[in-house]
Amino acid sequence: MSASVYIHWFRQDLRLNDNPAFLQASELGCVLPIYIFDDINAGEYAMGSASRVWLHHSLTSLSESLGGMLSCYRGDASAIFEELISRFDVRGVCWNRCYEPWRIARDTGIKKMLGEKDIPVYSYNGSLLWEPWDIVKSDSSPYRVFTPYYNKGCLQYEPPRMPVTKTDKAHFEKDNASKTIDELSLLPTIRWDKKMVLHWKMGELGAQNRLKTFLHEGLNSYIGGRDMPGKCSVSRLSPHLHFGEISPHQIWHAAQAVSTGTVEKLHIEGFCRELGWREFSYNQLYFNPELPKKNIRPMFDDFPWESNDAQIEAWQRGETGIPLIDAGMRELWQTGYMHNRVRMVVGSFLVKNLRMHWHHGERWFWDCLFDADLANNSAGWQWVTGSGIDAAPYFRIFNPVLQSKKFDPNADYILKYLPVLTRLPVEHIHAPYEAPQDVLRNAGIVLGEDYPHPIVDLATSRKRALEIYSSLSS
DNA sequence: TGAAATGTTGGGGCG
DNA sequence: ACGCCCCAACATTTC
Repeated sequence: MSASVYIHWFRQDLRLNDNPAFLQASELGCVLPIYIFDDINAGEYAMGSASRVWLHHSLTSLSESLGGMLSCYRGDASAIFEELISRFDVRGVCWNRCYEPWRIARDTGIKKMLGEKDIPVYSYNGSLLWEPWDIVKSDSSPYRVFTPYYNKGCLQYEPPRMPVTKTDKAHFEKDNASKTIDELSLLPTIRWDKKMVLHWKMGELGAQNRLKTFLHEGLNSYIGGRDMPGKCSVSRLSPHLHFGEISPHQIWHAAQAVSTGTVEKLHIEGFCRELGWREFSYNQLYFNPELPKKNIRPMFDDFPWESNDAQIEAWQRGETGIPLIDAGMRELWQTGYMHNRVRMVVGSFLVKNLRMHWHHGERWFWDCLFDADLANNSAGWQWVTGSGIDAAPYFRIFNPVLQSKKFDPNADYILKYLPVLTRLPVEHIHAPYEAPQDVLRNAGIVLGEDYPHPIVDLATSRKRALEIYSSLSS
Protein backbone atom coordinates (compact mmCIF):
# COMPACT_ATOMS: atom_id res chain seq x y z
CA MET A 1 0.00 0.00 0.00
CA SER A 2 1.13 3.54 -0.71
CA ALA A 3 2.34 5.76 2.12
CA SER A 4 -0.18 7.39 4.47
CA VAL A 5 0.22 11.13 4.29
CA TYR A 6 -1.33 14.43 5.27
CA ILE A 7 -0.98 16.90 2.46
CA HIS A 8 -0.03 20.48 3.25
CA TRP A 9 -0.91 22.50 0.21
CA PHE A 10 1.31 25.58 0.08
CA ARG A 11 -0.33 28.46 -1.76
CA GLN A 12 0.08 32.02 -0.54
CA ASP A 13 1.83 30.89 2.62
CA LEU A 14 5.36 30.07 1.48
CA ARG A 15 6.78 29.93 4.99
CA LEU A 16 7.25 27.61 7.95
CA ASN A 17 6.89 30.23 10.71
CA ASP A 18 3.38 31.13 11.85
CA ASN A 19 1.82 28.69 9.43
CA PRO A 20 -1.23 27.22 11.20
CA ALA A 21 -2.16 24.73 8.47
CA PHE A 22 1.37 23.44 8.11
CA LEU A 23 1.63 23.09 11.87
CA GLN A 24 -1.60 21.10 11.90
CA ALA A 25 -0.38 18.80 9.12
CA SER A 26 2.88 18.10 10.88
CA GLU A 27 1.03 17.29 14.11
CA LEU A 28 -1.32 14.91 12.31
CA GLY A 29 1.41 12.73 10.81
CA CYS A 30 3.69 12.35 7.86
CA VAL A 31 3.41 15.44 5.66
CA LEU A 32 3.42 15.56 1.88
CA PRO A 33 4.16 19.25 1.26
CA ILE A 34 3.04 20.32 -2.20
CA TYR A 35 2.87 23.42 -4.37
CA ILE A 36 0.67 23.63 -7.47
CA PHE A 37 1.28 26.28 -10.10
CA ASP A 38 -2.33 26.47 -11.24
CA ASP A 39 -2.53 28.75 -14.23
CA ILE A 40 -5.57 26.87 -15.50
CA ASN A 41 -8.11 27.93 -12.87
CA ALA A 42 -6.51 31.35 -12.55
CA GLY A 43 -7.46 32.20 -16.14
CA GLU A 44 -6.69 35.81 -16.89
CA TYR A 45 -5.48 36.28 -13.32
CA ALA A 46 -2.63 33.84 -13.79
CA MET A 47 0.53 35.26 -12.30
CA GLY A 48 2.29 37.98 -14.24
CA SER A 49 5.88 37.72 -15.41
CA ALA A 50 7.44 39.37 -12.36
CA SER A 51 5.37 37.32 -9.92
CA ARG A 52 6.53 34.12 -11.56
CA VAL A 53 10.14 35.13 -11.09
CA TRP A 54 9.54 35.85 -7.43
CA LEU A 55 7.67 32.58 -7.05
CA HIS A 56 10.55 30.64 -8.55
CA HIS A 57 12.97 31.98 -5.96
CA SER A 58 10.52 31.77 -3.11
CA LEU A 59 9.79 28.12 -3.87
CA THR A 60 13.51 27.43 -4.08
CA SER A 61 13.95 28.90 -0.65
CA LEU A 62 10.96 27.04 0.78
CA SER A 63 12.13 23.77 -0.70
CA GLU A 64 15.53 24.21 0.95
CA SER A 65 13.86 24.84 4.30
CA LEU A 66 11.99 21.57 3.80
CA GLY A 67 15.19 19.69 3.08
CA GLY A 68 14.27 19.35 -0.58
CA MET A 69 11.00 17.60 0.26
CA LEU A 70 8.65 20.01 -1.56
CA SER A 71 6.68 18.36 -4.38
CA CYS A 72 5.69 20.69 -7.21
CA TYR A 73 3.03 20.42 -9.89
CA ARG A 74 1.68 22.53 -12.70
CA GLY A 75 -1.90 22.58 -13.94
CA ASP A 76 -5.48 22.26 -12.75
CA ALA A 77 -5.33 21.73 -8.99
CA SER A 78 -8.44 19.54 -8.82
CA ALA A 79 -7.06 17.14 -11.42
CA ILE A 80 -3.76 17.03 -9.56
CA PHE A 81 -5.56 16.22 -6.30
CA GLU A 82 -7.53 13.44 -8.00
CA GLU A 83 -4.27 12.01 -9.18
CA LEU A 84 -2.53 12.38 -5.81
CA ILE A 85 -5.27 10.59 -3.90
CA SER A 86 -5.04 7.73 -6.38
CA ARG A 87 -1.35 7.26 -5.64
CA PHE A 88 -1.15 8.11 -1.92
CA ASP A 89 -3.20 7.14 1.08
CA VAL A 90 -4.21 10.72 1.78
CA ARG A 91 -5.57 11.00 5.34
CA GLY A 92 -6.21 14.72 5.25
CA VAL A 93 -5.46 17.95 3.43
CA CYS A 94 -4.38 21.13 5.21
CA TRP A 95 -4.27 24.61 3.76
CA ASN A 96 -4.44 28.25 4.71
CA ARG A 97 -7.36 30.00 3.13
CA CYS A 98 -7.10 32.09 -0.04
CA TYR A 99 -9.58 34.84 -0.80
CA GLU A 100 -9.50 35.58 -4.49
CA PRO A 101 -12.76 34.70 -6.23
CA TRP A 102 -11.26 32.10 -8.57
CA ARG A 103 -9.37 30.48 -5.71
CA ILE A 104 -12.43 30.38 -3.50
CA ALA A 105 -14.39 28.69 -6.30
CA ARG A 106 -11.62 26.21 -6.98
CA ASP A 107 -10.94 25.39 -3.33
CA THR A 108 -14.65 24.96 -2.61
CA GLY A 109 -14.81 22.41 -5.43
CA ILE A 110 -11.75 20.55 -4.19
CA LYS A 111 -13.04 20.51 -0.64
CA LYS A 112 -16.32 19.00 -1.86
CA MET A 113 -14.53 16.39 -3.95
CA LEU A 114 -12.31 15.42 -1.01
CA GLY A 115 -15.30 15.32 1.31
CA GLU A 116 -17.03 12.83 -0.98
CA LYS A 117 -14.03 10.58 -0.53
CA ASP A 118 -14.07 11.10 3.24
CA ILE A 119 -10.82 13.00 3.21
CA PRO A 120 -11.03 15.85 5.73
CA VAL A 121 -9.84 19.34 4.85
CA TYR A 122 -8.34 21.48 7.60
CA SER A 123 -8.38 25.12 6.60
CA TYR A 124 -6.92 28.04 8.56
CA ASN A 125 -6.41 31.75 8.39
CA GLY A 126 -2.79 32.40 7.54
CA SER A 127 -3.02 35.53 5.42
CA LEU A 128 -5.41 38.07 6.93
CA LEU A 129 -5.65 39.73 10.32
CA TRP A 130 -9.43 39.64 10.16
CA GLU A 131 -11.59 37.35 8.05
CA PRO A 132 -13.35 39.45 5.39
CA TRP A 133 -16.80 38.17 6.34
CA ASP A 134 -16.28 39.10 10.00
CA ILE A 135 -15.80 42.82 9.40
CA VAL A 136 -19.21 44.20 8.46
CA LYS A 137 -21.41 47.07 9.61
CA SER A 138 -23.99 46.53 12.35
CA ASP A 139 -26.64 45.92 9.66
CA SER A 140 -24.24 43.23 8.35
CA SER A 141 -23.59 45.05 5.07
CA PRO A 142 -19.95 45.64 4.08
CA TYR A 143 -18.16 48.87 4.95
CA ARG A 144 -17.74 51.36 2.13
CA VAL A 145 -15.31 53.78 3.77
CA PHE A 146 -11.91 52.91 5.12
CA THR A 147 -11.83 54.89 8.35
CA PRO A 148 -14.95 53.40 9.94
CA TYR A 149 -14.00 50.00 8.47
CA TYR A 150 -10.71 50.14 10.29
CA ASN A 151 -11.49 52.06 13.46
CA LYS A 152 -14.86 50.56 14.20
CA GLY A 153 -14.81 47.35 12.20
CA CYS A 154 -11.30 46.04 12.73
CA LEU A 155 -9.97 47.66 15.89
CA GLN A 156 -13.12 46.94 17.87
CA TYR A 157 -13.21 43.34 16.70
CA GLU A 158 -11.04 40.67 18.32
CA PRO A 159 -7.36 41.58 17.97
CA PRO A 160 -5.37 39.58 15.40
CA ARG A 161 -4.36 36.15 16.70
CA MET A 162 -0.82 35.63 17.96
CA PRO A 163 1.60 33.85 15.62
CA VAL A 164 1.78 30.10 16.12
CA THR A 165 5.10 28.45 16.87
CA LYS A 166 7.12 26.68 14.24
CA THR A 167 7.21 22.91 14.45
CA ASP A 168 10.56 21.18 14.74
CA LYS A 169 9.29 17.62 14.56
CA ALA A 170 7.78 17.34 11.11
CA HIS A 171 8.66 14.41 8.89
CA PHE A 172 8.01 14.42 5.20
CA GLU A 173 7.15 12.34 2.20
CA LYS A 174 8.06 13.38 -1.33
CA ASP A 175 6.32 12.46 -4.55
CA ASN A 176 8.90 11.13 -6.99
CA ALA A 177 6.53 11.84 -9.86
CA SER A 178 6.38 15.56 -9.04
CA LYS A 179 8.11 18.31 -10.97
CA THR A 180 11.24 20.16 -9.99
CA ILE A 181 10.93 23.91 -9.51
CA ASP A 182 12.81 24.44 -12.77
CA GLU A 183 10.26 22.27 -14.55
CA LEU A 184 7.54 24.73 -13.57
CA SER A 185 9.16 27.04 -16.15
CA LEU A 186 8.59 30.18 -14.12
CA LEU A 187 11.65 32.09 -15.29
CA PRO A 188 11.53 34.04 -18.56
CA THR A 189 13.40 32.76 -21.59
CA ILE A 190 14.96 36.17 -22.14
CA ARG A 191 16.62 36.65 -18.79
CA TRP A 192 15.50 40.21 -17.96
CA ASP A 193 15.01 39.07 -14.39
CA LYS A 194 18.67 38.80 -13.41
CA LYS A 195 19.22 42.43 -12.42
CA MET A 196 15.76 42.82 -10.91
CA VAL A 197 16.18 40.10 -8.33
CA LEU A 198 19.33 41.73 -6.99
CA HIS A 199 17.13 44.33 -5.25
CA TRP A 200 15.47 41.64 -3.14
CA LYS A 201 15.98 38.54 -1.10
CA MET A 202 13.08 36.26 -1.85
CA GLY A 203 11.92 33.69 0.66
CA GLU A 204 11.16 33.44 4.33
CA LEU A 205 14.56 34.49 5.62
CA GLY A 206 14.56 37.53 3.33
CA ALA A 207 11.14 38.47 4.66
CA GLN A 208 12.21 38.12 8.29
CA ASN A 209 15.29 40.24 7.64
CA ARG A 210 13.23 42.88 5.87
CA LEU A 211 10.92 43.15 8.85
CA LYS A 212 13.83 43.48 11.28
CA THR A 213 15.47 46.15 9.17
CA PHE A 214 12.25 48.10 8.91
CA LEU A 215 11.51 47.95 12.63
CA HIS A 216 14.99 49.28 13.39
CA GLU A 217 15.51 51.75 10.58
CA GLY A 218 12.19 52.75 9.00
CA LEU A 219 9.46 52.64 11.61
CA ASN A 220 10.72 55.55 13.70
CA SER A 221 10.24 57.92 10.77
CA TYR A 222 7.22 56.22 9.24
CA ILE A 223 4.68 59.04 9.47
CA GLY A 224 6.01 61.75 7.20
CA GLY A 225 8.70 59.48 5.84
CA ARG A 226 6.33 56.99 4.24
CA ASP A 227 5.29 59.57 1.66
CA MET A 228 8.83 60.40 0.62
CA PRO A 229 9.92 57.97 -2.08
CA GLY A 230 13.56 58.99 -1.70
CA LYS A 231 13.65 57.91 1.96
CA CYS A 232 13.88 54.41 3.38
CA SER A 233 10.86 54.78 5.65
CA VAL A 234 8.58 52.13 4.16
CA SER A 235 8.79 48.44 4.92
CA ARG A 236 8.87 47.08 1.35
CA LEU A 237 7.28 43.95 2.79
CA SER A 238 4.49 43.82 0.19
CA PRO A 239 5.91 41.08 -2.06
CA HIS A 240 6.85 38.99 0.95
CA LEU A 241 3.34 39.43 2.31
CA HIS A 242 1.74 38.61 -1.02
CA PHE A 243 3.49 35.25 -1.22
CA GLY A 244 3.01 34.64 2.47
CA GLU A 245 6.71 34.44 3.21
CA ILE A 246 5.76 36.29 6.37
CA SER A 247 2.37 36.54 8.02
CA PRO A 248 0.59 39.83 8.67
CA HIS A 249 0.05 38.55 12.21
CA GLN A 250 3.75 38.42 12.88
CA ILE A 251 4.25 41.87 11.38
CA TRP A 252 1.34 43.33 13.35
CA HIS A 253 2.46 41.96 16.69
CA ALA A 254 6.12 42.73 16.06
CA ALA A 255 5.24 46.36 15.35
CA GLN A 256 2.91 46.58 18.36
CA ALA A 257 5.66 45.16 20.56
CA VAL A 258 8.19 47.84 19.64
CA SER A 259 8.82 49.89 22.76
CA THR A 260 7.11 53.26 22.60
CA GLY A 261 10.20 54.61 24.31
CA THR A 262 12.07 53.82 21.11
CA VAL A 263 9.41 54.60 18.52
CA GLU A 264 6.46 56.90 19.04
CA LYS A 265 3.03 55.33 19.08
CA LEU A 266 2.08 57.52 16.11
CA HIS A 267 4.44 55.62 13.83
CA ILE A 268 3.45 52.18 15.08
CA GLU A 269 -0.24 52.88 14.67
CA GLY A 270 0.31 54.50 11.31
CA PHE A 271 2.14 51.45 10.03
CA CYS A 272 -0.47 49.03 11.37
CA ARG A 273 -3.13 51.15 9.72
CA GLU A 274 -1.47 50.44 6.36
CA LEU A 275 -1.81 46.74 7.08
CA GLY A 276 -5.46 47.70 7.57
CA TRP A 277 -5.60 49.00 4.00
CA ARG A 278 -4.49 45.58 2.81
CA GLU A 279 -7.27 44.02 4.85
CA PHE A 280 -9.75 46.53 3.41
CA SER A 281 -8.77 45.55 -0.14
CA TYR A 282 -9.46 41.91 0.63
CA ASN A 283 -12.73 42.85 2.31
CA GLN A 284 -13.80 44.79 -0.79
CA LEU A 285 -12.82 41.95 -3.12
CA TYR A 286 -14.61 39.40 -0.99
CA PHE A 287 -17.88 41.34 -1.08
CA ASN A 288 -17.37 42.51 -4.69
CA PRO A 289 -15.89 39.60 -6.65
CA GLU A 290 -16.15 41.70 -9.82
CA LEU A 291 -13.80 44.35 -8.38
CA PRO A 292 -10.92 43.42 -10.74
CA LYS A 293 -13.05 44.03 -13.81
CA LYS A 294 -16.11 46.15 -13.21
CA ASN A 295 -16.43 49.75 -12.10
CA ILE A 296 -18.09 49.74 -8.73
CA ARG A 297 -19.61 53.12 -9.62
CA PRO A 298 -21.37 52.44 -12.92
CA MET A 299 -21.15 56.10 -13.90
CA PHE A 300 -17.64 55.31 -15.07
CA ASP A 301 -18.95 52.78 -17.60
CA ASP A 302 -19.83 55.76 -19.80
CA PHE A 303 -16.48 57.49 -19.53
CA PRO A 304 -15.05 58.19 -23.01
CA TRP A 305 -11.61 56.67 -22.42
CA GLU A 306 -8.87 57.57 -24.84
CA SER A 307 -6.98 54.93 -26.75
CA ASN A 308 -3.49 55.88 -27.76
CA ASP A 309 -0.92 53.11 -27.86
CA ALA A 310 2.00 55.51 -28.16
CA GLN A 311 0.99 57.24 -24.94
CA ILE A 312 0.43 53.99 -23.08
CA GLU A 313 3.84 52.85 -24.18
CA ALA A 314 5.43 56.12 -23.11
CA TRP A 315 3.81 55.67 -19.70
CA GLN A 316 4.95 52.06 -19.42
CA ARG A 317 8.51 52.85 -20.38
CA GLY A 318 8.81 55.95 -18.24
CA GLU A 319 9.11 58.34 -21.17
CA THR A 320 6.32 60.80 -20.44
CA GLY A 321 8.56 63.81 -19.93
CA ILE A 322 7.32 64.25 -16.35
CA PRO A 323 10.25 63.16 -14.17
CA LEU A 324 8.36 61.83 -11.14
CA ILE A 325 6.15 59.70 -13.40
CA ASP A 326 9.10 58.43 -15.38
CA ALA A 327 11.16 57.67 -12.29
CA GLY A 328 8.26 55.67 -10.87
CA MET A 329 7.68 53.67 -14.03
CA ARG A 330 11.38 52.95 -14.31
CA GLU A 331 11.57 51.90 -10.68
CA LEU A 332 8.80 49.44 -11.47
CA TRP A 333 10.55 48.12 -14.56
CA GLN A 334 13.96 47.85 -12.92
CA THR A 335 13.05 46.59 -9.46
CA GLY A 336 9.58 45.04 -9.69
CA TYR A 337 8.32 47.55 -7.14
CA MET A 338 7.11 51.11 -6.89
CA HIS A 339 6.82 53.35 -3.87
CA ASN A 340 3.21 53.76 -2.81
CA ARG A 341 3.05 57.54 -3.12
CA VAL A 342 4.37 57.26 -6.67
CA ARG A 343 1.86 54.53 -7.52
CA MET A 344 -0.92 56.98 -6.75
CA VAL A 345 0.68 59.69 -8.87
CA VAL A 346 1.39 57.54 -11.94
CA GLY A 347 -2.11 56.07 -11.62
CA SER A 348 -3.74 59.47 -11.49
CA PHE A 349 -1.66 60.56 -14.48
CA LEU A 350 -2.67 57.56 -16.60
CA VAL A 351 -6.34 57.71 -15.77
CA LYS A 352 -6.96 61.45 -15.45
CA ASN A 353 -4.34 63.24 -17.52
CA LEU A 354 -4.03 60.65 -20.29
CA ARG A 355 -7.63 59.47 -19.72
CA MET A 356 -6.79 55.83 -20.31
CA HIS A 357 -8.98 53.13 -18.80
CA TRP A 358 -7.60 52.00 -15.44
CA HIS A 359 -7.54 48.49 -16.83
CA HIS A 360 -4.37 49.37 -18.79
CA GLY A 361 -2.64 50.31 -15.57
CA GLU A 362 -4.00 47.33 -13.69
CA ARG A 363 -2.66 44.93 -16.34
CA TRP A 364 0.76 46.57 -16.49
CA PHE A 365 1.15 46.55 -12.72
CA TRP A 366 -0.08 42.96 -12.66
CA ASP A 367 2.69 41.93 -15.03
CA CYS A 368 5.52 44.01 -13.58
CA LEU A 369 5.02 44.11 -9.83
CA PHE A 370 6.62 41.54 -7.59
CA ASP A 371 3.83 42.29 -5.12
CA ALA A 372 1.05 42.04 -7.76
CA ASP A 373 -1.97 41.14 -5.68
CA LEU A 374 -5.47 40.89 -7.07
CA ALA A 375 -7.18 42.57 -4.12
CA ASN A 376 -4.67 45.39 -3.62
CA ASN A 377 -4.16 46.05 -7.31
CA SER A 378 -7.86 46.15 -8.21
CA ALA A 379 -8.84 48.18 -5.18
CA GLY A 380 -5.95 50.56 -5.79
CA TRP A 381 -6.80 51.25 -9.43
CA GLN A 382 -10.49 51.68 -8.71
CA TRP A 383 -9.57 54.03 -5.89
CA VAL A 384 -7.32 56.22 -8.01
CA THR A 385 -9.86 56.29 -10.84
CA GLY A 386 -12.66 57.29 -8.53
CA SER A 387 -14.74 54.33 -9.67
CA GLY A 388 -14.25 52.29 -6.51
CA ILE A 389 -15.96 51.80 -3.18
CA ASP A 390 -14.06 54.19 -0.94
CA ALA A 391 -12.84 56.07 -3.98
CA ALA A 392 -10.84 59.23 -4.31
CA PRO A 393 -13.31 61.86 -5.59
CA TYR A 394 -12.87 62.17 -9.31
CA PHE A 395 -11.81 65.77 -9.09
CA ARG A 396 -8.91 64.87 -6.85
CA ILE A 397 -6.33 64.97 -9.61
CA PHE A 398 -2.71 64.80 -8.61
CA ASN A 399 -0.40 67.33 -10.19
CA PRO A 400 2.74 65.22 -10.62
CA VAL A 401 5.00 68.27 -10.57
CA LEU A 402 3.59 69.54 -7.29
CA GLN A 403 3.70 66.03 -5.82
CA SER A 404 7.31 65.85 -6.93
CA LYS A 405 8.26 69.14 -5.28
CA LYS A 406 6.40 68.21 -2.14
CA PHE A 407 7.52 64.61 -1.64
CA ASP A 408 10.86 64.46 -3.43
CA PRO A 409 12.13 68.00 -2.81
CA ASN A 410 15.78 67.14 -3.33
CA ALA A 411 14.98 64.88 -6.29
CA ASP A 412 16.82 61.98 -4.64
CA TYR A 413 14.26 59.53 -5.95
CA ILE A 414 14.03 61.01 -9.43
CA LEU A 415 17.78 61.05 -9.95
CA LYS A 416 18.08 57.44 -8.91
CA TYR A 417 16.13 56.45 -12.01
CA LEU A 418 16.78 59.45 -14.27
CA PRO A 419 20.49 60.16 -13.85
CA VAL A 420 20.40 62.11 -17.12
CA LEU A 421 18.88 64.99 -15.14
CA THR A 422 21.72 65.11 -12.61
CA ARG A 423 23.25 68.34 -13.82
CA LEU A 424 20.00 70.30 -13.71
CA PRO A 425 19.59 72.57 -10.69
CA VAL A 426 17.20 70.83 -8.26
CA GLU A 427 14.45 73.40 -8.68
CA HIS A 428 14.21 72.54 -12.38
CA ILE A 429 14.35 68.76 -12.09
CA HIS A 430 10.64 68.47 -11.29
CA ALA A 431 9.67 70.03 -14.63
CA PRO A 432 12.62 70.24 -17.03
CA TYR A 433 10.38 71.50 -19.83
CA GLU A 434 9.81 74.70 -17.84
CA ALA A 435 13.52 75.38 -17.38
CA PRO A 436 15.03 78.30 -19.33
CA GLN A 437 17.00 77.34 -22.43
CA ASP A 438 20.37 78.29 -21.00
CA VAL A 439 19.76 76.24 -17.85
CA LEU A 440 19.03 73.19 -19.98
CA ARG A 441 22.07 73.88 -22.15
CA ASN A 442 24.36 74.18 -19.14
CA ALA A 443 23.01 70.87 -17.84
CA GLY A 444 23.79 69.24 -21.17
CA ILE A 445 20.16 68.37 -21.86
CA VAL A 446 18.40 68.66 -25.19
CA LEU A 447 14.69 68.05 -24.72
CA GLY A 448 13.40 65.51 -27.17
CA GLU A 449 16.80 63.83 -27.34
CA ASP A 450 18.24 63.32 -23.87
CA TYR A 451 14.88 63.51 -22.13
CA PRO A 452 11.39 63.63 -23.68
CA HIS A 453 9.08 66.59 -24.02
CA PRO A 454 5.97 66.10 -21.87
CA ILE A 455 3.41 63.97 -23.71
CA VAL A 456 0.50 66.03 -22.35
CA ASP A 457 -0.06 69.48 -20.97
CA LEU A 458 -0.93 68.98 -17.32
CA ALA A 459 -3.21 71.99 -17.01
CA THR A 460 -5.31 71.42 -20.12
CA SER A 461 -5.60 67.66 -19.66
CA ARG A 462 -6.73 68.26 -16.10
CA LYS A 463 -9.41 70.68 -17.29
CA ARG A 464 -10.56 68.26 -19.97
CA ALA A 465 -10.89 65.43 -17.45
CA LEU A 466 -12.97 67.63 -15.17
CA GLU A 467 -15.23 68.66 -18.06
CA ILE A 468 -15.90 65.04 -18.98
CA TYR A 469 -16.58 64.17 -15.40
CA SER A 470 -19.12 66.91 -14.93
CA SER A 471 -20.83 65.92 -18.18
CA LEU A 472 -21.13 62.36 -16.87
CA SER A 473 -22.49 63.26 -13.48
CA SER A 474 -25.08 65.70 -14.81
C1' DT B 1 -4.21 59.87 0.63
C1' DG B 2 -5.37 67.44 -4.16
C1' DA B 3 -5.24 71.50 -6.82
C1' DA B 4 -6.84 75.69 -8.55
C1' DA B 5 -9.85 79.50 -8.08
C1' DT B 6 -11.67 82.75 -5.25
C1' DG B 7 -12.08 85.36 -0.98
C1' DT B 8 -10.09 87.76 3.06
C1' DT B 9 -6.77 90.16 5.69
C1' DG B 10 -3.20 93.09 7.00
C1' DG B 11 1.26 95.40 6.45
C1' DG B 12 3.63 98.79 3.97
C1' DG B 13 4.35 102.23 0.25
C1' DC B 14 2.79 106.43 -1.12
C1' DG B 15 0.24 110.64 -2.24
C1' DA C 1 -1.76 111.41 9.94
C1' DC C 2 -4.82 109.32 6.95
C1' DG C 3 -6.87 106.77 3.25
C1' DC C 4 -6.01 104.20 -0.64
C1' DC C 5 -3.96 100.69 -3.27
C1' DC C 6 -1.17 96.72 -3.89
C1' DC C 7 -0.26 92.22 -3.07
C1' DA C 8 1.63 88.58 -0.23
C1' DA C 9 -0.07 85.26 2.82
C1' DC C 10 -3.45 82.65 4.37
C1' DA C 11 -8.32 80.72 4.37
C1' DT C 12 -12.26 79.03 2.01
C1' DT C 13 -14.68 77.26 -1.81
C1' DT C 14 -15.11 74.73 -5.92
C1' DC C 15 -14.05 71.22 -9.15
